[in-house]
Amino acid sequence: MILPDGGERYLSTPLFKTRKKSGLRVYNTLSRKKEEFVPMQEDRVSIYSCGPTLCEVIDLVQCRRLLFSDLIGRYMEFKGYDVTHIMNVTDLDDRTIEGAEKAGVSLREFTDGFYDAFMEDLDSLNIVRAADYPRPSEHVDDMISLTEKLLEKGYAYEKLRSIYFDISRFKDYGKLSGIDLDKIRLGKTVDLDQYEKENPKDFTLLKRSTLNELKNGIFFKTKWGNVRPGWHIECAAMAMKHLGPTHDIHTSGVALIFPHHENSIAISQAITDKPLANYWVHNEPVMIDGNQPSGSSENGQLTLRDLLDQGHTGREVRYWLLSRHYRKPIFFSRAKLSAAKNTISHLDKFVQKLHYSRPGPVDPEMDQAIYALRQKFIGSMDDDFNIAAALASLFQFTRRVNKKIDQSGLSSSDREKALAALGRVNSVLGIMNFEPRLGGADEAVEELIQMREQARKAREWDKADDLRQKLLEMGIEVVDTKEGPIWQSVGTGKSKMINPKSNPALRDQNPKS
RNA sequence: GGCGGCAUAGCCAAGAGGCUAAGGCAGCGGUCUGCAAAACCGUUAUUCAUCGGUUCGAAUCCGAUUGCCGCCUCCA
Repeated sequence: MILPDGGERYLSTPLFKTRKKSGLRVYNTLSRKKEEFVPMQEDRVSIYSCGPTLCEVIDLVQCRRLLFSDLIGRYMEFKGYDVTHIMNVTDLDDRTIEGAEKAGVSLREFTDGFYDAFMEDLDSLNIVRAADYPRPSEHVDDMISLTEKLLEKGYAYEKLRSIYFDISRFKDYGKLSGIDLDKIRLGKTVDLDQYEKENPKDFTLLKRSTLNELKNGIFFKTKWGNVRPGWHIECAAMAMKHLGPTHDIHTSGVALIFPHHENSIAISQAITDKPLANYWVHNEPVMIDGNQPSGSSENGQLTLRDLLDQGHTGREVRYWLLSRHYRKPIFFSRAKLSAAKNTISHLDKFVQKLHYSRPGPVDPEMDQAIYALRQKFIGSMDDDFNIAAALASLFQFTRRVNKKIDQSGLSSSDREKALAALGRVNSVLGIMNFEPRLGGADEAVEELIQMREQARKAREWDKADDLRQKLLEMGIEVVDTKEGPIWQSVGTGKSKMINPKSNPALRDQNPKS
């Protein structure tokens, strides 16, 4: 379909609101194939993703998972869906209980601290907030009533005051992971002595509280005794509570396919007879090679905060983790983060150039360039979130527009169009910075830049270079352009054009467009 | 032992039977610049781990080989 106006009118109207067919194809772990994405409701999408356990700050593996679910949510919004994204945060399991005990604080106090840290980390990564971050500790009643239903239906049994799920009763068990129950290695990674199941392959729904847990008030009174829930029923209960018996997309890392998602499916489907989710989407992890220095988390994982402490920005981490297709593993290296930094810096400079380029004639090819960007971006993302190809469309666009700016400047209408198009793309990517300037807090910087300009005019090159170096030490990189110097804060990517010649107020004098 | 994945330029990474093998980073030559940087122009894979096979045609399909990696029960 070729639009006579190059697609321009779509920029000012709600872009995809009227589109019924999603056009999106998603790789479903359940079928091991790419499937046409069709949500249950025409214009709504429900997403459930597994969040972190509130016992440590997030590491890179979790970052990638979080960024991927963010990408899905953002792209669904971009396509005009009303998105409900629910992400659980685990605050009631072995690790949080143990952590709280070690720290000598209540479970709630302990997990609250990590919850706040998690929210900060989400902001660092520019992740759009989910609709809700439910906690298992606030859904125990739901878990207990689910367990009752499972017992009634014969899917669960009690043994020594713990309740287990009997997987032999659930015929679809193993469908998601493709696992052959007869061939798994029992006892390899689980201490069988700790449980008294009828079949070691069964999993725990409600677990008899230990003495320590009883002492710390971590137990829930039931007719079977004092218990606390197991991990699998937590997710199943919260997903059903917040999104109903079935939601559209369930996403997390591949490591959770078995047994966690398999068990969540077993629980919910045994009760409702309906699939827990229609699309199961799993991303590959981040690999950290053993030679790399280990991170600060308890198990030596590299955390987001480690990287921030080392001077990397959340944007760099975001771009890096997003830039590879989600179904392929990413290998960590510092070199990749600095490559990401350079790429982002180029994008920032391009945006500033767009803001402050000299006036020029209307570019007859701008509409075409925007149309190409849009088509290729959407086409790529629709193909199972092929983000590398989608990014290529962005870079092709920047090159095209850059060239034009250098050749003949930019008309104000073209500038607005280009910024709007980039804004649309960035609503999905979340990696660009559009701020045309900083607030007044940086007068010192401005003064130094002006001093340098005066030195340059006076041909005092040594002085000018000293000032440039001084600014760089302050984290300010000065870039001279035909339109005057712009500067960029190296750390934050914020930037501003100084030269009055290209003051935005003068833009209106651009040729008629 | 079982199941699954991956191998494309100096590095990263798309492409999944047929338009000159996207794009990013780094490099090199040129334009611009007081010098830089950025930007722009040009350039960097006759070839996609290896060996066979199917086909008019293969990086893409099949088989074998090599090398990496993930999962296989309460750790997210």
